[in-house]
Amino acid sequence: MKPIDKKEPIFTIGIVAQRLGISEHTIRMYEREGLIIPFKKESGHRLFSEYDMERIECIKKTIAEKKISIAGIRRLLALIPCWEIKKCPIEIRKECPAYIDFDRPCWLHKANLKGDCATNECRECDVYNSIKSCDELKELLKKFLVSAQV
DNA sequence: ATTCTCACA
DNA sequence: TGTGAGTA
Repeated sequence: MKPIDKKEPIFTIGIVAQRLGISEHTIRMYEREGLIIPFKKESGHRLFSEYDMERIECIKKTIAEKKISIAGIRRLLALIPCWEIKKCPIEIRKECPAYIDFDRPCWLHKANLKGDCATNECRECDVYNSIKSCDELKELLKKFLVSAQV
């Protein structure tokens, strides 16, 4: 009986840093730059799930292999079509900062969003989690390269 | 013992 | 990105 729910935030930043070979400082930076959304206890202490670690590892590898910056990753994440995933009505999306901003993903606009986008926990949202497998980040990278050449 | 935030000879 | 300070 292994109660290992990959979604459960149970790992401390120290554990994650050690197992992924990344400094705690860098992990916090990923958060500051909007790449990840760690679970936070009342105390302010971060906790990470198995999926969180996979995401962080994916980001780390992509930055290293593709030689793009943290801001670059953020722009990739900003390409996630949240309006499609959330079936956002056209009247709403026209006014939505997440639909307009090409630099930052929707969860960094949480304070200015409407409907359930404003109340949902972005950490649990399908938009944020559409990058669970690293392949999907690569797909975004392809789209990014295409749109960047135009 | 660990993590947090903030700052930077 | 690293490292130290001062906490909780």
